[in-house]
Amino acid sequence: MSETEPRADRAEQPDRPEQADRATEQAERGPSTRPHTGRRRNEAAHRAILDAALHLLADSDGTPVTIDAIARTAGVGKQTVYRWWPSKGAVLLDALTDRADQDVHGPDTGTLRTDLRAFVATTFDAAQRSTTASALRTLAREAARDPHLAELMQTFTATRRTALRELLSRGRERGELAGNADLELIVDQVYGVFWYRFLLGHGPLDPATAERLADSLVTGNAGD
Amino acid sequence: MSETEPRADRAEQPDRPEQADRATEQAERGPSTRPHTGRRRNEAAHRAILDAALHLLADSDGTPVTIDAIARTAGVGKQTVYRWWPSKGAVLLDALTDRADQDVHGPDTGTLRTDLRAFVATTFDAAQRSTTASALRTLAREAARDPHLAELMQTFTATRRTALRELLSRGRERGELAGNADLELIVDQVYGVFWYRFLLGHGPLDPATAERLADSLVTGNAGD
DNA sequence: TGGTTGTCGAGACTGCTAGTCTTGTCAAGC
DNA sequence: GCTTGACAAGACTAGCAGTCTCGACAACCA
Repeated sequence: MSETEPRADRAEQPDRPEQADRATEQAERGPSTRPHTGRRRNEAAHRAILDAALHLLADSDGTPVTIDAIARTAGVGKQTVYRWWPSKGAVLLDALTDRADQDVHGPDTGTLRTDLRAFVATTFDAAQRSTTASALRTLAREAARDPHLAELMQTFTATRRTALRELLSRGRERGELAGNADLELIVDQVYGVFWYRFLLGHGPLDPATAERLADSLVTGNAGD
Repeated sequence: MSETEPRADRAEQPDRPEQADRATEQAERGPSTRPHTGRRRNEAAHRAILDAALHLLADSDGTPVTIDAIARTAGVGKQTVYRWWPSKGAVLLDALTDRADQDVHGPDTGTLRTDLRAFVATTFDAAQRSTTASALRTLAREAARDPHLAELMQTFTATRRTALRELLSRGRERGELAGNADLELIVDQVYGVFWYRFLLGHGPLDPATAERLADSLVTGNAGD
């Protein structure tokens, strides 16, 4: 965002309420609320905040991202940030989900082993794309201190966990998993390894690892 | 620690350098250093700090423990804390390791499956003892922000990882694991699931889970 | 046109915390 | 008695989240 050019207010654009529902709920007390008066919300500022947050998340190498930095980078007052998001964590998560395609659907090749291999490999790969990785790491660190953000992140990851659980469930129905297999535990083995290695960085999260993990979950590691 | 009774200095006790090596290294420049003069270190204050830290860690329900609180609880000046430990994280970790018996040796029953079951069950159980659990959780949260503490924790957990790896290695030598089994990945599945569930608390870490996890690592989850 | 409402950028302000620095005290040894 | 270094107390700095205030200004209404 340039500092020489004054901010272009695009109030003539139609409102895009999908981003504002959390913040404007106190303004929507009932259906008989009087129509909006006053200056319209500046969509450009809104985008600039999300962009700045994502940019800083991606750049910061683990160092926490401050609200001051976001506001300054976006060329925006801090109050404008807090008008639309309840906390720093909410801004960060919104910035990240804004980028991520939220509709996760597991692959369905007809075989559990290949489905699982693909799912795990995709998960590992998506998280490590350079734009995302640093952002996700910073977000996880922030979530450790901010219970509100932790809760938001759990609903965010729940989508992916569900997709994996359904993939496993299909396999179990086909008899590829034991009838009493603990699907929740398998899900946690995948995401446990993922987060553990992702945050500590002591082991690889490459396609070969994904394949070994998927195979081990199905057939184990026993010798002949 | 009572505030009516003046602190009992026990300077006549021999120094116990195992706790002080980090802080006094600058005083041990060479073998020809002149002998110690000045007031002796107060061992009672040292213990009081560790006890206060452990007490606060155990009590705090996720809320961060402050240095001020530790010093006040111990009846000690903040500077006394920083004289002996380089950072807050170091105090917290020291307080926890002081309690934990560091010599971890995996069981050796002669069978991988039973060894692994026992190791996992013990790990789950030890971490969830009420005194330890809250402390460990708080410590992990602090480590998310404090790289120095994160490093200390990694060396702390390395002992346990090694014990598990050796347990697996013995099993592999007996042919109970495939010759090409990725031991490091198995270790990470155990500790990944552990930390994931321990920190998020969305699933159980009970003996039944330990048994299922251990079995799944050996023989997998495939149906008949 | 002028009044009301609500957003805007800017930045001062509060409250909290980690870590440093200062001060006056006191014990150990020379 | 002098030096050295630990001690408790607490002032102080710096960084950050979140709140509050201000003057400007845009949208809508009468």
